Amino acid sequence: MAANPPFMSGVPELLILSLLRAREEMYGYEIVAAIGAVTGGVVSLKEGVVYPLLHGLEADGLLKTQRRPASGRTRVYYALTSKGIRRLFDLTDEWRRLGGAMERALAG
Amino acid sequence: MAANPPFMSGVPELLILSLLRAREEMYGYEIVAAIGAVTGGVVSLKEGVVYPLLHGLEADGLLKTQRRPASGRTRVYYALTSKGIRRLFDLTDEWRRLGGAMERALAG
DNA sequence: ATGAATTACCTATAGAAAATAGGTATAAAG
DNA sequence: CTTTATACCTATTTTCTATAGGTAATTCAT
Repeated sequence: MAANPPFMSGVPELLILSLLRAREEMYGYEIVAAIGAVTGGVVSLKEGVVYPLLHGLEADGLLKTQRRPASGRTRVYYALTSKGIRRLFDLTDEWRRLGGAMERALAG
Repeated sequence: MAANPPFMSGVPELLILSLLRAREEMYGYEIVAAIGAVTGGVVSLKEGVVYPLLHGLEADGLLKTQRRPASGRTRVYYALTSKGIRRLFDLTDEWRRLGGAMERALAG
């Protein structure tokens, strides 16, 4: 199990918001798996990272939830709020700004 | 004073190692200023971040130091060790791997 | 000449976030 | 029927960056 890169701060949040923009609605356990998938295994998060983050994002009004029974158990579905969408755009922007700056720094 | 992006973990270390590969030898105060410069102001670190990091990198054998008097006061010059160079390559690699994975995730 | 700003170093504490290591319960698969 | 997978959760630890100081010498402006 390859460890995550030492550049993880903010990455879980950005990935979650990005996934929810693409997929409209997801539940926590699904998000955990999807993060491994969309990053091609480069990022691998455990439930202990994802669940508290989801709770925090909901508390901040970036995500809204809906508990629905599915195949016997109850799932908690998350979706972006408009505030969450704005946050996604802002974070994406900052990520790219930093990426550009780092690329120039590493090249120079 | 624009705040740093919320994606800073590992970034100060990578920037310091990268600067020292380009410049051969630098002292702490110089590094603080150079980080602002090479990132075009995107990243701005205070001495309180840089100095403890330099001490840690030296303790880990990634940097070697040389105290030399310059214009009256004593400066502490830092340079990469071979271990530091390897670390720089590894971190650069991991940064780009993550960058690529994030770009694909944000696009998909 | 003197006071303020800059250079140059340092550390201790706080704060934020991911990583770890658990725990509960149901459903499916062997 | 026992194990594995699904699906949720939280408390604690670890690892950083961020903040907010402090010391001392030099340079710059008045």
